[in-house]
Amino acid sequence: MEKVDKTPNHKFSLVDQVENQLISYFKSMGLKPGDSIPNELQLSKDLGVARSVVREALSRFKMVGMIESHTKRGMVMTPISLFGAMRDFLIPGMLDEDTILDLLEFRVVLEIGISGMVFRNCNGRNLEELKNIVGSGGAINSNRYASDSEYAFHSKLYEISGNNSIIEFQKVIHPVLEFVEKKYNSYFEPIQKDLDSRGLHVTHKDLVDLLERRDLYGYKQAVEDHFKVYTIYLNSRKHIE
Amino acid sequence: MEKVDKTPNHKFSLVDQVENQLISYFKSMGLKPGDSIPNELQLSKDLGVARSVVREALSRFKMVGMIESHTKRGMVMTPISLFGAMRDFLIPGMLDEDTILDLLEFRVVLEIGISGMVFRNCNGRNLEELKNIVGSGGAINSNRYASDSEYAFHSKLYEISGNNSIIEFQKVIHPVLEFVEKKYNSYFEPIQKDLDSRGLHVTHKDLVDLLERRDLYGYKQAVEDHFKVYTIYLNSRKHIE
DNA sequence: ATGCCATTATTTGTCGGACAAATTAAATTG
DNA sequence: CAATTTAATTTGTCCGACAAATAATGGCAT
Repeated sequence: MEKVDKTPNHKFSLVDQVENQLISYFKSMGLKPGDSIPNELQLSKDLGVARSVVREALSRFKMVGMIESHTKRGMVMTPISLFGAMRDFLIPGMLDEDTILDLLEFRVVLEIGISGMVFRNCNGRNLEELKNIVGSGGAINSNRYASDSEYAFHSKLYEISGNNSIIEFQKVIHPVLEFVEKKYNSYFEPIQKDLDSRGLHVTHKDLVDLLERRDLYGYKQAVEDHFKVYTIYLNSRKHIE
Repeated sequence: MEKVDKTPNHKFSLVDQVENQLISYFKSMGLKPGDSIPNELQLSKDLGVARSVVREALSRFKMVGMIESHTKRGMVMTPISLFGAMRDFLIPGMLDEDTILDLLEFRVVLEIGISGMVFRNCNGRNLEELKNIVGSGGAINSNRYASDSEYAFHSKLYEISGNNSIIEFQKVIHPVLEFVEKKYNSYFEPIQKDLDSRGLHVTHKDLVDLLERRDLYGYKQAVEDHFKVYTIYLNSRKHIE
């Protein structure tokens, strides 16, 4: 481990440099979960900085759950889950408009992408659970559901996909989606009304029916159509720019 | 801002508590990029902890680019990009096997999901660029490309999708995909051979041709088939468990 | 009064040392 | 040799100090 560059560096603080050095160290050593790393005093000596600087860098890795520390036992690498740490500090209001809409699109794309998996994995029990959610969920109008029911339904789809990273990802961006739903409601509303009037809306019940009928292509198409409100808005927005 | 609980708390360190308090504070104040937050001394007084504790918590937010600090000017909130910070500290070896394969599947799902967008957004210039990549890329065999060409091709697809969050996400998981490609190569190889022998492989060139012919459903299906190696392996793995 | 310059004050960044608490390692004792 | 006591190690927290950067202030000449 090399000593950090202590010449007045206007771009990176010592903590930043130590963070980078540690990442390099982790990589070069090929560390795996359970492996331990040198103690703080050792690191501060090796890197030539104060212990407080090392601690601030280590603190960063602790936030994302990359290392755990215990008194006297030292510090060990812990398995990270990509999105696990993100959930806590993601504040929708801190994202700029473009990013928020990109994430809305991301979500739509993802749900279209998993439709094949969902169809494959969907069994009788899953179908019953989906029906329950659709049944109990108070539909506000044709395609707008109470937020709880909406969330429950799509969560179940992610769950059926069986991919934990995708499930975690959904949990991360959920607050962002609620945020965008509120913020852009006035844009979505008229589009939805238009779709409704033309009988082009696809309800949760429609989706469940198609799953039950084992109509793969119908289901795939219906999933796309279910998100038409968003895709129409997103596309209109792109063509303006 | 409430003082932290200093009774010997075996679960959370003071730094962890301060981190949470700060997140609550950010949320409750509805802070937006550009807004400034109280200085370290003030925070440490308000929270009833040492400045070093506050600094370790703040350091965490600095890592993910949530706040920036300058001498005398204090600290200001900065716009975060969901995945921007992740890129640095994601080490494939630190992920467990299930997560790695989930991410491989995530990628496949995502690319299937964007196929509609890619098709819509693909214009003459994009097509030319794709052709160039396909032309120059040294195909190792029918469906295995030199890593560079492979990356370039799919990067271009993400780029055509025009969604920056998706592009960033791809950059984040790219090292994971390279990792999984190596690690599971012995599993992918025979599946690929089998697909080859049955003439079921879909090359990059095939995809470009379909884009050029404006065959939407053909393209969508081809994208799915292009990833068959992975989906076959992933499915076989699920049925075993 | 205004514009420029020197001085002061504030705030982050870094350093060093101190001690408590937890827990492992070692030593002592029956 | 087992059990218990003692010591040593390492993280977590606190405190105080100073440097560097930069904003705020005040004075001075025009």
